[in-house]
Amino acid sequence: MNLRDLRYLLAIAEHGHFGQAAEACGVSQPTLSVQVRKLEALLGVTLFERGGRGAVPTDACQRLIGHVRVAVAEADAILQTARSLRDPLAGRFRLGIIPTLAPYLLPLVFAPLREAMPALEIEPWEDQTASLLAGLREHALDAALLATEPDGPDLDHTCLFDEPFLAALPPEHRLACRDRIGEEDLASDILVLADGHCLREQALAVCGLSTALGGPLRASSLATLLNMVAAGYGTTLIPALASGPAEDAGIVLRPLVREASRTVRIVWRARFPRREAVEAVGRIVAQRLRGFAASGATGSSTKTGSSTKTGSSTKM
Amino acid sequence: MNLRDLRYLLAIAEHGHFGQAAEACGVSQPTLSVQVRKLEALLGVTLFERGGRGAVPTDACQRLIGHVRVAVAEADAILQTARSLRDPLAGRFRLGIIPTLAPYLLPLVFAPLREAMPALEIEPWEDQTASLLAGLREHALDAALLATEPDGPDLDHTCLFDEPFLAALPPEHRLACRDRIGEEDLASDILVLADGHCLREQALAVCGLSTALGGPLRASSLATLLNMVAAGYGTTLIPALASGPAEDAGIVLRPLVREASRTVRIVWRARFPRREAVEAVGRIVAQRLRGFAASGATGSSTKTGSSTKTGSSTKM
DNA sequence: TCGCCGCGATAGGCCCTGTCTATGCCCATA
DNA sequence: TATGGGCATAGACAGGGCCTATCGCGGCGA
Repeated sequence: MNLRDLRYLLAIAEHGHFGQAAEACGVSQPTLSVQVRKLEALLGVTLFERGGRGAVPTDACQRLIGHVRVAVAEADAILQTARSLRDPLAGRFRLGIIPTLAPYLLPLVFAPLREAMPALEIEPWEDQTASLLAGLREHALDAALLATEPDGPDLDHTCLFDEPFLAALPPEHRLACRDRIGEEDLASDILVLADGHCLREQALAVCGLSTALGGPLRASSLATLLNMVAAGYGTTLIPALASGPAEDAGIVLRPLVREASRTVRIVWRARFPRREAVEAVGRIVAQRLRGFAASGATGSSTKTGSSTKTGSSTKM
Repeated sequence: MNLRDLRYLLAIAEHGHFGQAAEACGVSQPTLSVQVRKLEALLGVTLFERGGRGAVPTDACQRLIGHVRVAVAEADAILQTARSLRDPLAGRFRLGIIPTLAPYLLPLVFAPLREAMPALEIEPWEDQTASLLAGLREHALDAALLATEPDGPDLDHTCLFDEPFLAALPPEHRLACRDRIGEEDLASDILVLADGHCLREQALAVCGLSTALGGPLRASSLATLLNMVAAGYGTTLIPALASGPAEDAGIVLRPLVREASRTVRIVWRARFPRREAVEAVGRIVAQRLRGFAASGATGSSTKTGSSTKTGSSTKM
């Protein structure tokens, strides 16, 4: 059975006339005769009573025609819906973001994204790197903003911008008087995040500490960490986008001597079909952050720049 | 767009695997690859993200698949419904019957019809000959039981049985003492039905009277006519099937000298597709009435016997 | 690290079938 | 009886669906 034949059926039922229905369908009259006859043979039911004055639907046809109408209408709905789905910069876009980035980046880029792509419904999803990668691989996410280079050939990525690390000190800290802080000087009393946060590993590495170390504190969020520093429990490294809230908390921020940084990337499945959406999101984020970091953001060098000059893009 | 392609789409979405879906659909895997690709081109939307471990429906596919399911389900419903409509001895059967026949014939044949064809939903419709013929021609009726021969080549008919006329007399009538009544003897005080009833013309013709005559009374129903006769207002001719109610009303019934009768036929549109249903209904009615009339019923002589030996089948 | 395996895509050929034009048949009408 | 409208039929052609065979690619185990 064919949708085309069902459309023929509807046209004939509507016009009560093979010839007029054929014209309405844009085919010749014999075409309708043949096709309807085949449909009747398939169904085992006579659909029209042909007479001298056109064709009249039979009782059986009347009973079937409701289903026919619905089937054809749904087929049209498929075409219609597909048309609206055709724009890759429209529809749902599930974007994963790591917790040390989301609260500080999202307020900066959400409005520009909305303005540039009003039809793209971005659904942010905040979780740690490993969960986001798993979410990508099981199609729960369309893309993710990470600060590490993803593994495996099934994922592609583009570097968006470099985000410098800053030393975060209590105002009364002995290092607070310096203009720049040496990375190793923080090692003695550094506080870090809980396992799973990429920032934990990166901060420790920058200070030359082993991953296993880092003191007894395992802060579950950057906000907690900042509050601990503000309360004088120690120092930490924060990504530059978090500097606003840090200063609000009364923390002293200082640039690092070797200007360590992390590279923020957008990551997606290599086979994800809406590549345009990914690239547009990445482009707009990079644009908004351009000039933010000293090293600047490149923004569109897919599969390049796996390690920047600062070497902070440690794999997790 | 093709229903087959939509079934392919559903199979792939269900199995998450082109090969398994192909097997389920009974086609080869390349067939699905090609057809889905064409469907994607038609819709302008990527439906599946092909990966190393099968195929995953895209977001767009998820949005479309509801419509696809409905369309395919409706197509199946068409096939399913058609299967149940395939039996010509099932479904609605609108049967017109003239008023001088319906009240007396229906009680006799309804049970046998039901027993023989339990799936045939016979909807009786009582009206005068002209209305029934019009109803047939505008497809409001499927068949009709008439006592006249229909005109025009668009209608076919079969003679079912001959129904003798009987003289109906008040008990105190001067002719009541005779065993048989001469048709012309009724002419003096005969009462007849209103215009439009074929029995009116037939009764007048049998008595040798012009159609224009027949006295001032125009009874609107045979029951009224019988009550008028019973009350002594005159005589009339009744069809034999009405003899029971007539006798119940205290009327004297007598056979006619020339055994005038009318022929009951089943009439249908020559192009009506459910010929079997018509023939079965006619056969069962004839069977039930077999031996009822002295002359007997033939029951299946289509387009023959347009005039019986009694010559009572006057055209209207 | 190499080769195998699973999965989807591609190529080429066959056959079905949908469509056309031309024509026939039937019926209604003038 | 002739004519015209309406659907069915016939024959031919083209497009498309399906097949088998093969390729390309990525994953995985030896």
